[in-house]
Amino acid sequence: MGRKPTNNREKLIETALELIWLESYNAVSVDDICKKAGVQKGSFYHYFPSKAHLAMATMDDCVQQHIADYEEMFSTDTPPLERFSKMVKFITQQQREVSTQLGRVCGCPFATLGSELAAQDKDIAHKVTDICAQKTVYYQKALQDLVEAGIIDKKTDTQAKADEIFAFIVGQLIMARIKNDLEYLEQNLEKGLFDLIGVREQRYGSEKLRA
Amino acid sequence: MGRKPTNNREKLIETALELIWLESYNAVSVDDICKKAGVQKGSFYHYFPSKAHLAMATMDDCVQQHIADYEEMFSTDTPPLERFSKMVKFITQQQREVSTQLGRVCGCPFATLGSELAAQDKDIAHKVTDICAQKTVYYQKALQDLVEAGIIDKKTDTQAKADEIFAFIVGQLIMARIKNDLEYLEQNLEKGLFDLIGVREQRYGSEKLRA
DNA sequence: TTAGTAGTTGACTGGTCGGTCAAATATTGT
DNA sequence: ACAATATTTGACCGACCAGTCAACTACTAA
Repeated sequence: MGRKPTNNREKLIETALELIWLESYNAVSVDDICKKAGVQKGSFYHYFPSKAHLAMATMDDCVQQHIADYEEMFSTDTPPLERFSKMVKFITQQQREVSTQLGRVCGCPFATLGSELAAQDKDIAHKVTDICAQKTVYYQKALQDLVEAGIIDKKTDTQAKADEIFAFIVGQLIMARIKNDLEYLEQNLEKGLFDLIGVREQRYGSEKLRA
Repeated sequence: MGRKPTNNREKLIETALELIWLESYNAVSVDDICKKAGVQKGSFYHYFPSKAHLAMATMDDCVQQHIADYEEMFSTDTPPLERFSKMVKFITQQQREVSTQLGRVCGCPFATLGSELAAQDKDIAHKVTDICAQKTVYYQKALQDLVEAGIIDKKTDTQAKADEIFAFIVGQLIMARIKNDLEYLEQNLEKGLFDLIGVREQRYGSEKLRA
């Protein structure tokens, strides 16, 4: 029963991601999204009870795409340090792609949205918090593996360290967005990350990755 | 000549800082600001040609207040490591104050505004970039002093390292804002900062500060 | 065939947005 | 007293906002 299935819901989510990531939540109107997606406003509200719900659905969609990538990058088959190197490559590559596609460096969509709506929409803020926490789990596991491998200090508080790493990445992405500067990321992200982990003196980076 | 001087301009700037820092630029209307400041809309546009100009003036005002603090914290009279400790204390203290005053953790006003308006208003984005660069100068000088004192590696790229430190702090503040969590800051900021500097093994922190 | 349902359409609402304006008012120098 | 200037007032503007709605369309199951 019902009507021929269309992909209007997906088109709205896709368009919302582009527009909101590029500009900001409050700067983009429902009309903007509908117009660019080629969907009527009535259809919008058939699929989403509110603009905020679209934003939530957009985040869900975005997370789902990321999970597979992170599962692979942080697979236990990969040596723990290399996991972080892979992630750095992934992030810079993704930022490069989005930058050419949307015309500017956009940074982390979750942090940007979360920061903007922290006080305005508690549901969204909470969802962003969850998504961030989810990612630190990967870091923490890798850090534990580093401890077990004797590469970093046994006394390392891996939970706190994982939070620090996450905050550092978020900060780099926010600054790259503000400056609209990719080089900034490419120059500082990996180095700072490994300083934070505490393997400053060791060899790391792409040469090692090939081994 | 003219009329009795009032502090309406200052009231508008003060109110704008509060509202925009708490919520966001696009979530706060000129009417909101006028209403809370007790100033008529016509007066608003007597002092500021646009909402964006108010935001710029607000940033200028905020920066001016900070400069004195940073000059003191990063005075060459203070040992370089202690400068960073002082700054950590300053940031957490400031966040605590604003948090009780405005009812939630607000993070860094420049990064929040810059991230939101990066694509929307180039003037504001540029100003934020300048302000950020300004702060890294303090870090860089302190890092150079650390190099000269033999506390950190002579080969340290102090410019890059200063950028990393700044990004880390911004990231911590963004996350504290999103999570609305002060403890997060108090637990991770100092530790991560000194990891980044590369003095993980040394004594630092408040005990040392008293000496 | 028909009843029910999923999806579409686009005009419409009330409220809010950033910004304008002409007139009123208070202050100063002369 | 008076002209010049700085500031205030609040009504007003067209555009846009998120969200609504009743009519319409295309599909399926019975």
